Amino acid sequence: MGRHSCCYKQKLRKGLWSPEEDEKLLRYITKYGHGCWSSVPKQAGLQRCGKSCRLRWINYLRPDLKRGAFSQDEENLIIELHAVLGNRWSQIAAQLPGRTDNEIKNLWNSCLKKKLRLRGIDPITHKLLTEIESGSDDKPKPVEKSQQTYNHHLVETEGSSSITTCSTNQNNNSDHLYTGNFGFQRLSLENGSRIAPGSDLGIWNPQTGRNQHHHHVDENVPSAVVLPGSMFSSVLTGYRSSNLGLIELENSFSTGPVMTEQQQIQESNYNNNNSTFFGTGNNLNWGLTMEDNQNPFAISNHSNSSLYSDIKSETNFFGTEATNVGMWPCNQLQTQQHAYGHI
DNA sequence: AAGTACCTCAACCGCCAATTG
DNA sequence: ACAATTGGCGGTTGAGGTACT
Repeated sequence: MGRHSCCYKQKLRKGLWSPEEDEKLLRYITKYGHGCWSSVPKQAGLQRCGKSCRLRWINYLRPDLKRGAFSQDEENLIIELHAVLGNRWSQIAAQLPGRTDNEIKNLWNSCLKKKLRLRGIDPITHKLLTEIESGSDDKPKPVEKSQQTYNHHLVETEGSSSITTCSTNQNNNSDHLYTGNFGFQRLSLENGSRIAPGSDLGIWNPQTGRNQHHHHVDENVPSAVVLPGSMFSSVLTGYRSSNLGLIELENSFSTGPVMTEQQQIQESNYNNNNSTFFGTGNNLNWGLTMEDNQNPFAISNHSNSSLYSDIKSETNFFGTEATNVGMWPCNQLQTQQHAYGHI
Protein backbone atom coordinates (compact mmCIF):
# COMPACT_ATOMS: atom_id res chain seq x y z
CA MET A 1 0.00 0.00 0.00
CA GLY A 2 1.53 3.25 1.06
CA ARG A 3 -0.47 5.74 -0.85
CA HIS A 4 -4.08 5.55 0.10
CA SER A 5 -6.71 4.48 -2.32
CA CYS A 6 -8.12 7.98 -2.58
CA CYS A 7 -4.91 9.14 -4.19
CA TYR A 8 -5.48 6.96 -7.21
CA LYS A 9 -9.04 7.97 -7.87
CA GLN A 10 -8.35 11.52 -8.86
CA LYS A 11 -5.48 13.79 -9.69
CA LEU A 12 -4.30 15.14 -6.43
CA ARG A 13 -1.93 17.92 -5.59
CA LYS A 14 1.40 17.17 -3.97
CA GLY A 15 4.15 19.30 -2.58
CA LEU A 16 4.02 22.39 -0.48
CA TRP A 17 0.70 23.66 0.76
CA SER A 18 -0.50 27.04 -0.42
CA PRO A 19 -1.97 29.57 2.01
CA GLU A 20 -5.34 29.03 0.36
CA GLU A 21 -5.20 25.32 1.00
CA ASP A 22 -4.18 25.91 4.59
CA GLU A 23 -7.08 28.27 5.00
CA LYS A 24 -9.54 25.72 3.61
CA LEU A 25 -8.27 22.93 5.81
CA LEU A 26 -8.08 25.08 8.92
CA ARG A 27 -11.56 26.45 8.40
CA TYR A 28 -13.03 23.03 7.80
CA ILE A 29 -11.43 21.29 10.77
CA THR A 30 -12.09 24.18 13.10
CA LYS A 31 -15.74 24.00 12.19
CA TYR A 32 -16.34 20.28 11.82
CA GLY A 33 -13.35 18.48 13.25
CA HIS A 34 -11.42 16.07 11.09
CA GLY A 35 -13.47 12.92 11.65
CA CYS A 36 -12.46 10.48 8.96
CA TRP A 37 -9.39 11.92 7.29
CA SER A 38 -10.12 10.32 3.98
CA SER A 39 -13.30 12.36 3.67
CA VAL A 40 -11.74 15.64 4.80
CA PRO A 41 -10.28 16.81 1.48
CA LYS A 42 -13.53 16.33 -0.38
CA GLN A 43 -15.55 18.07 2.30
CA ALA A 44 -13.03 20.87 2.59
CA GLY A 45 -12.69 21.33 -1.17
CA LEU A 46 -9.06 20.29 -1.38
CA GLN A 47 -7.29 18.39 -4.13
CA ARG A 48 -5.25 16.43 -1.60
CA CYS A 49 -5.41 12.99 -0.13
CA GLY A 50 -6.61 12.54 3.41
CA LYS A 51 -3.22 11.48 4.54
CA SER A 52 -1.68 14.68 3.32
CA CYS A 53 -4.38 16.70 5.10
CA ARG A 54 -3.78 14.85 8.31
CA LEU A 55 -0.07 15.49 8.13
CA ARG A 56 -0.55 19.15 7.37
CA TRP A 57 -2.89 19.55 10.29
CA ILE A 58 -0.73 17.66 12.76
CA ASN A 59 2.56 19.22 11.78
CA TYR A 60 1.56 22.74 10.96
CA LEU A 61 -2.01 23.88 11.37
CA ARG A 62 -3.27 22.61 14.67
CA PRO A 63 -3.52 25.44 17.15
CA ASP A 64 -1.67 23.90 20.08
CA LEU A 65 1.65 23.81 18.28
CA LYS A 66 4.54 25.58 19.86
CA ARG A 67 6.45 27.44 17.23
CA GLY A 68 9.97 28.69 17.19
CA ALA A 69 13.32 27.31 18.14
CA PHE A 70 13.72 24.55 20.66
CA SER A 71 14.86 25.68 24.08
CA GLN A 72 17.90 24.22 25.77
CA ASP A 73 15.60 22.41 28.17
CA GLU A 74 13.73 20.85 25.30
CA GLU A 75 16.93 19.78 23.61
CA ASN A 76 18.20 18.21 26.81
CA LEU A 77 14.94 16.42 27.31
CA ILE A 78 14.99 15.05 23.78
CA ILE A 79 18.49 13.75 24.27
CA GLU A 80 17.56 12.06 27.51
CA LEU A 81 14.40 10.59 26.06
CA HIS A 82 16.27 9.39 23.03
CA ALA A 83 18.72 7.60 25.30
CA VAL A 84 15.80 5.64 26.70
CA LEU A 85 13.43 5.38 23.75
CA GLY A 86 15.67 5.47 20.72
CA ASN A 87 14.06 6.71 17.50
CA ARG A 88 10.54 6.49 18.83
CA TRP A 89 9.80 10.02 17.80
CA SER A 90 6.12 9.98 18.52
CA GLN A 91 6.75 8.82 22.07
CA ILE A 92 9.39 11.47 22.51
CA ALA A 93 7.06 14.11 21.10
CA ALA A 94 4.41 13.05 23.57
CA GLN A 95 6.67 14.35 26.32
CA LEU A 96 7.11 17.74 24.68
CA PRO A 97 3.83 19.60 24.50
CA GLY A 98 3.37 21.52 21.29
CA ARG A 99 6.13 19.74 19.43
CA THR A 100 5.62 17.23 16.67
CA ASP A 101 7.43 14.00 16.06
CA ASN A 102 8.48 15.34 12.68
CA GLU A 103 10.22 18.40 13.98
CA ILE A 104 11.87 16.47 16.77
CA LYS A 105 13.12 13.97 14.24
CA ASN A 106 14.40 16.80 12.08
CA LEU A 107 16.09 18.45 15.02
CA TRP A 108 17.71 15.21 15.97
CA ASN A 109 18.99 14.42 12.51
CA SER A 110 20.18 17.89 11.68
CA CYS A 111 21.44 19.18 14.98
CA LEU A 112 21.41 17.05 18.11
CA LYS A 113 23.32 14.14 16.64
CA LYS A 114 26.06 16.52 15.70
CA LYS A 115 26.12 18.16 19.10
CA LEU A 116 26.46 14.82 20.83
CA ARG A 117 29.34 13.79 18.60
CA LEU A 118 31.10 17.04 19.38
CA ARG A 119 30.77 16.18 23.05
CA GLY A 120 32.31 12.81 22.37
CA ILE A 121 29.05 10.93 22.76
CA ASP A 122 27.76 8.40 20.34
CA PRO A 123 24.22 9.48 19.36
CA ILE A 124 23.06 5.94 18.87
CA THR A 125 24.24 4.31 22.04
CA HIS A 126 24.63 7.48 24.12
CA LYS A 127 27.90 6.17 25.34
CA LEU A 128 31.24 7.87 25.21
CA LEU A 129 32.83 7.36 21.83
CA THR A 130 36.06 6.47 23.59
CA GLU A 131 34.25 3.68 25.41
CA ILE A 132 32.95 2.31 22.16
CA GLU A 133 36.30 2.55 20.48
CA SER A 134 37.86 0.69 23.36
CA GLY A 135 35.55 -2.19 22.67
CA SER A 136 33.05 -2.01 25.47
CA ASP A 137 30.71 -4.95 25.49
CA ASP A 138 27.85 -2.95 26.86
CA LYS A 139 24.79 -3.13 24.72
CA PRO A 140 23.24 0.11 23.53
CA LYS A 141 20.03 1.64 24.73
CA PRO A 142 17.13 1.63 24.50
CA VAL A 143 16.26 -1.25 26.71
CA GLU A 144 14.25 -3.72 24.77
CA LYS A 145 10.96 -4.85 26.10
CA SER A 146 12.27 -8.28 26.73
CA GLN A 147 14.76 -6.83 29.16
CA GLN A 148 12.07 -5.24 31.20
CA THR A 149 10.86 -8.29 32.97
CA TYR A 150 12.44 -7.40 36.23
CA ASN A 151 12.62 -9.61 39.19
CA HIS A 152 11.07 -8.16 42.23
CA HIS A 153 13.68 -7.91 44.87
CA LEU A 154 15.24 -4.82 46.21
CA VAL A 155 18.84 -5.60 46.64
CA GLU A 156 21.96 -3.87 47.56
CA THR A 157 24.13 -3.33 44.58
CA GLU A 158 27.10 -1.83 46.32
CA GLY A 159 30.21 -3.24 44.86
CA SER A 160 28.48 -4.78 41.95
CA SER A 161 29.71 -4.09 38.50
CA SER A 162 26.58 -2.14 37.79
CA ILE A 163 27.45 0.59 40.16
CA THR A 164 31.14 0.66 40.75
CA THR A 165 31.71 2.96 37.83
CA CYS A 166 29.74 5.55 39.69
CA SER A 167 32.35 5.96 42.33
CA THR A 168 34.88 7.65 40.16
CA ASN A 169 35.55 11.29 40.71
CA GLN A 170 35.22 14.00 38.19
CA ASN A 171 35.79 17.68 38.50
CA ASN A 172 36.91 17.36 42.09
CA ASN A 173 33.46 16.22 43.00
CA SER A 174 32.24 12.75 43.36
CA ASP A 175 30.62 11.57 40.22
CA HIS A 176 27.21 11.24 41.68
CA LEU A 177 24.84 8.70 40.45
CA TYR A 178 21.71 10.62 39.82
CA THR A 179 18.35 9.12 39.79
CA GLY A 180 15.21 10.81 38.89
CA ASN A 181 12.98 11.42 36.04
CA PHE A 182 12.31 13.88 33.32
CA GLY A 183 11.25 16.62 35.62
CA PHE A 184 13.24 19.32 37.20
CA GLN A 185 14.56 17.61 40.24
CA ARG A 186 17.60 15.50 40.47
CA LEU A 187 18.49 13.20 43.27
CA SER A 188 21.96 12.01 43.80
CA LEU A 189 23.08 8.75 45.18
CA GLU A 190 26.47 8.52 46.69
CA ASN A 191 28.53 5.55 45.94
CA GLY A 192 27.18 2.75 48.03
CA SER A 193 23.57 3.66 47.70
CA ARG A 194 21.31 0.81 47.13
CA ILE A 195 19.64 0.39 43.85
CA ALA A 196 16.71 -1.67 42.81
CA PRO A 197 17.53 -4.36 40.33
CA GLY A 198 16.21 -3.74 36.91
CA SER A 199 16.88 -0.05 37.21
CA ASP A 200 18.23 2.09 34.47
CA LEU A 201 20.73 4.50 35.87
CA GLY A 202 22.53 7.45 34.53
CA ILE A 203 25.64 9.18 35.64
CA TRP A 204 25.50 12.89 35.40
CA ASN A 205 28.47 14.55 33.94
CA PRO A 206 28.62 18.15 35.14
CA GLN A 207 30.91 19.06 32.29
CA THR A 208 28.48 18.11 29.60
CA GLY A 209 25.40 18.77 31.65
CA ARG A 210 23.85 15.48 30.85
CA ASN A 211 24.02 11.81 31.50
CA GLN A 212 27.08 10.27 30.19
CA HIS A 213 26.47 6.68 31.02
CA HIS A 214 23.50 4.50 31.32
CA HIS A 215 23.57 1.40 33.35
CA HIS A 216 20.99 -1.23 33.51
CA VAL A 217 21.26 -2.76 36.92
CA ASP A 218 21.11 -6.43 36.57
CA GLU A 219 17.91 -8.03 37.71
CA ASN A 220 19.78 -10.79 39.42
CA VAL A 221 22.20 -8.87 41.54
CA PRO A 222 22.78 -11.35 44.27
CA SER A 223 23.20 -9.13 47.29
CA ALA A 224 20.81 -8.95 50.14
CA VAL A 225 17.86 -6.78 50.59
CA VAL A 226 18.04 -3.80 52.84
CA LEU A 227 17.37 -0.20 52.70
CA PRO A 228 18.05 1.22 56.10
CA GLY A 229 17.33 4.91 56.32
CA SER A 230 17.61 7.46 53.64
CA MET A 231 18.55 6.37 50.25
CA PHE A 232 19.26 9.73 48.76
CA SER A 233 22.12 11.64 50.13
CA SER A 234 21.44 14.96 48.55
CA VAL A 235 19.13 16.76 46.27
CA LEU A 236 20.23 19.10 43.59
CA THR A 237 18.25 21.31 41.36
CA GLY A 238 18.79 20.42 37.82
CA TYR A 239 17.52 18.35 35.08
CA ARG A 240 16.54 14.86 34.58
CA SER A 241 18.81 11.97 34.66
CA SER A 242 17.81 8.42 34.42
CA ASN A 243 15.13 5.98 35.17
CA LEU A 244 15.30 4.07 38.33
CA GLY A 245 12.84 1.46 39.15
CA LEU A 246 10.82 -1.48 38.29
CA ILE A 247 8.09 -0.21 36.10
CA GLU A 248 7.96 -1.22 32.52
CA LEU A 249 9.27 1.45 30.30
CA GLU A 250 6.10 2.06 28.41
CA ASN A 251 4.06 2.35 31.54
CA SER A 252 6.41 4.92 32.91
CA PHE A 253 5.01 7.31 30.39
CA SER A 254 1.39 6.67 31.02
CA THR A 255 -0.77 9.20 32.76
CA GLY A 256 -2.41 7.28 35.50
CA PRO A 257 -1.36 5.05 38.33
CA VAL A 258 0.70 2.20 37.06
CA MET A 259 -0.68 -0.89 38.55
CA THR A 260 1.81 -3.33 37.25
CA GLU A 261 4.24 -2.81 40.06
CA GLN A 262 1.67 -3.97 42.55
CA GLN A 263 2.65 -7.50 41.92
CA GLN A 264 6.26 -6.58 42.02
CA ILE A 265 5.92 -5.02 45.41
CA GLN A 266 3.97 -7.87 46.79
CA GLU A 267 6.59 -10.24 45.67
CA SER A 268 9.38 -8.18 47.03
CA ASN A 269 11.24 -9.69 49.88
CA TYR A 270 11.92 -6.29 51.27
CA ASN A 271 11.45 -6.78 54.95
CA ASN A 272 12.28 -3.81 57.00
CA ASN A 273 10.42 -1.92 59.65
CA ASN A 274 12.47 1.21 59.54
CA SER A 275 11.54 4.48 58.03
CA THR A 276 12.27 4.01 54.38
CA PHE A 277 9.38 4.26 52.04
CA PHE A 278 9.11 2.42 48.87
CA GLY A 279 7.45 4.86 46.58
CA THR A 280 6.17 4.29 43.19
CA GLY A 281 4.93 6.73 40.73
CA ASN A 282 4.42 7.55 37.19
CA ASN A 283 4.18 10.65 35.21
CA LEU A 284 2.48 13.97 35.60
CA ASN A 285 0.96 14.54 38.97
CA TRP A 286 0.27 11.14 40.28
CA GLY A 287 2.25 8.93 42.49
CA LEU A 288 1.68 5.98 44.70
CA THR A 289 3.14 5.69 48.11
CA MET A 290 3.09 3.37 51.01
CA GLU A 291 2.19 5.16 54.17
CA ASP A 292 3.20 5.03 57.78
CA ASN A 293 4.31 1.68 58.95
CA GLN A 294 3.36 0.02 55.77
CA ASN A 295 6.69 -1.12 54.68
CA PRO A 296 6.55 -3.26 51.61
CA PHE A 297 6.68 -6.38 53.64
CA ALA A 298 3.67 -5.35 55.64
CA ILE A 299 1.87 -4.14 52.60
CA SER A 300 2.42 -7.37 50.86
CA ASN A 301 0.02 -8.83 53.37
CA HIS A 302 -2.62 -6.27 52.68
CA SER A 303 -5.38 -6.55 50.22
CA ASN A 304 -4.77 -5.31 46.76
CA SER A 305 -6.91 -2.27 47.27
CA SER A 306 -5.09 -1.05 50.32
CA LEU A 307 -1.81 -1.21 48.57
CA TYR A 308 -2.85 1.58 46.28
CA SER A 309 -5.18 3.33 48.61
CA ASP A 310 -3.00 6.35 48.91
CA ILE A 311 -2.69 8.07 45.60
CA LYS A 312 -0.90 11.28 46.02
CA SER A 313 -2.28 14.31 44.40
CA GLU A 314 -0.35 17.00 42.67
CA THR A 315 0.20 18.91 45.86
CA ASN A 316 2.00 16.05 47.46
CA PHE A 317 4.05 15.01 44.55
CA PHE A 318 6.55 17.21 42.93
CA GLY A 319 7.54 14.91 40.16
CA THR A 320 6.62 15.52 36.62
CA GLU A 321 6.42 13.29 33.65
CA ALA A 322 8.12 9.97 33.39
CA THR A 323 8.69 8.26 36.64
CA ASN A 324 9.74 4.93 37.82
CA VAL A 325 10.19 3.59 41.28
CA GLY A 326 12.10 5.05 44.11
CA MET A 327 12.58 5.19 47.80
CA TRP A 328 12.83 7.97 50.27
CA PRO A 329 12.87 8.65 53.96
CA CYS A 330 9.42 8.80 55.41
CA ASN A 331 10.12 11.75 57.62
CA GLN A 332 10.44 13.85 54.52
CA LEU A 333 7.52 12.40 52.75
CA GLN A 334 4.85 14.97 53.33
CA THR A 335 6.73 18.11 54.11
CA GLN A 336 9.89 18.15 52.08
CA GLN A 337 8.80 17.18 48.68
CA HIS A 338 12.08 17.87 47.04
CA ALA A 339 13.84 15.53 49.29
CA TYR A 340 12.18 12.33 48.43
CA GLY A 341 11.81 12.67 44.78
CA HIS A 342 9.55 11.19 42.31
CA ILE A 343 11.12 8.35 40.64
C1' DA B 1 29.65 37.00 -8.86
C1' DA B 2 29.29 32.22 -9.55
C1' DG B 3 29.51 27.67 -8.30
C1' DT B 4 29.34 24.32 -4.80
C1' DA B 5 28.51 22.24 -0.42
C1' DC B 6 25.89 22.08 3.40
C1' DC B 7 21.75 22.68 6.24
C1' DT B 8 16.90 22.80 7.44
C1' DC B 9 12.50 21.19 7.34
C1' DA B 10 8.04 20.23 5.02
C1' DA B 11 6.26 16.61 2.81
C1' DC B 12 6.20 12.16 0.84
C1' DC B 13 6.97 7.06 0.88
C1' DG B 14 6.34 2.60 2.45
C1' DC B 15 5.36 -0.30 6.03
C1' DC B 16 2.51 -2.00 9.81
C1' DA B 17 -1.40 -2.68 12.78
C1' DA B 18 -6.04 -1.68 13.70
C1' DT B 19 -10.46 -1.09 11.96
C1' DT B 20 -14.18 -1.70 8.88
C1' DG B 21 -17.32 -3.94 5.80
C1' DA C 1 -12.48 -15.20 8.00
C1' DC C 2 -10.91 -12.25 4.83
C1' DA C 3 -9.68 -8.22 2.10
C1' DA C 4 -9.84 -3.40 1.80
C1' DT C 5 -9.30 0.77 4.08
C1' DT C 6 -7.44 3.85 7.34
C1' DG C 7 -4.41 5.95 10.77
C1' DG C 8 0.01 6.22 12.45
C1' DC C 9 4.85 5.87 12.40
C1' DG C 10 9.83 6.21 11.07
C1' DG C 11 12.82 6.78 7.16
C1' DT C 12 13.87 9.46 3.34
C1' DT C 13 13.75 13.04 -0.12
C1' DG C 14 14.33 17.34 -2.23
C1' DA C 15 13.34 22.40 -2.48
C1' DG C 16 14.90 26.45 -0.77
C1' DG C 17 18.06 28.95 1.93
C1' DT C 18 22.74 29.88 3.65
C1' DA C 19 27.71 29.50 4.02
C1' DC C 20 31.84 28.76 1.95
C1' DT C 21 35.36 28.90 -1.71
